[in-house]
Amino acid sequence: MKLQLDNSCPLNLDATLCCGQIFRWHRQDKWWYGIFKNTPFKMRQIADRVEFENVDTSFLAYYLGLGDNLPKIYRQIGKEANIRKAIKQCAGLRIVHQDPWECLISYICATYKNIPAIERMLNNLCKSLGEPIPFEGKKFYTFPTLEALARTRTSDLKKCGLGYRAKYISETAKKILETGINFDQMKQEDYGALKKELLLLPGVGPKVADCVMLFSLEKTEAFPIDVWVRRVLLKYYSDHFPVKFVRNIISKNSLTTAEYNRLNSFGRSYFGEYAGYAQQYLYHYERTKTMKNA
DNA sequence: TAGTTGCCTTCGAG
DNA sequence: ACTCGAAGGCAAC
Repeated sequence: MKLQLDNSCPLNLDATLCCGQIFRWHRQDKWWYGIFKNTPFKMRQIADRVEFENVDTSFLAYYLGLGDNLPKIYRQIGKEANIRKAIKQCAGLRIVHQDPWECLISYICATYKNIPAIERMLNNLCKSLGEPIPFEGKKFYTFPTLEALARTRTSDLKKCGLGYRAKYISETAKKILETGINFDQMKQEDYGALKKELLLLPGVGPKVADCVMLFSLEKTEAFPIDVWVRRVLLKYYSDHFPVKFVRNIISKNSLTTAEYNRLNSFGRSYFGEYAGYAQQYLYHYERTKTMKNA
């Protein structure tokens, strides 16, 4: 099937799937292969056209976030030269609508790891506890269910290379099984209430909560502060903070909750309701500038 | 060569 | 409220 794009709806599929927001897509013979819940599918972009198989058009448009009006978002977040440069460099980068359960567990795993390591962990997890589903002669693995992760022993989770994260995964799964969190309902809640709720889960701090909200619960104003975004903010936006504050957090390698919240509040108020897009563009921009793999 | 640093942080003790 | 250290393991330097 095909989907035609135009100037009012730009897309850069490669940047979208490579930028580190989502971990289980891989490219083969110019196609991207991945899975959403129980449905494996593939897609590729040729100029202004997206070709895809095994899902329908409305799902694909939703999944890729094509409903977000990028030209309008660029006008809103393009407040100064640095962010405009970032936008120019990876124009068409979209924020994907991930499956919330997979996204939550993925970002609990992502703490204190680099992207290749995160991908390794998640693939191990899916291979040992997910369900194989054939597609084009290859096996695709579903993400392990809530029940599967809740009943698996921590020691077995550790075999997937999760390290200390294994305990958080198993406790979070058990907690959700008991309390019955409903992700669709969560999408209706406002940013503050939702964040508070997510922070109750083991292994979920402010950064993980912001990622889950941005990448799977449709909170475009969420503004996750990781090491790269912290660097960007101190580099290009230090004028917006007291000198003492900047000097203090430059000299150390972790943030207190108060410091996190300060950077986070700045991002949200400065960039507005689509601050999450600004975050993703700045993140990608800064990473690709200093690294060769991306 | 072997050691160090860094990685999309969180948690708990003091 | 803040500081500090621990918690896999791997790859880059």
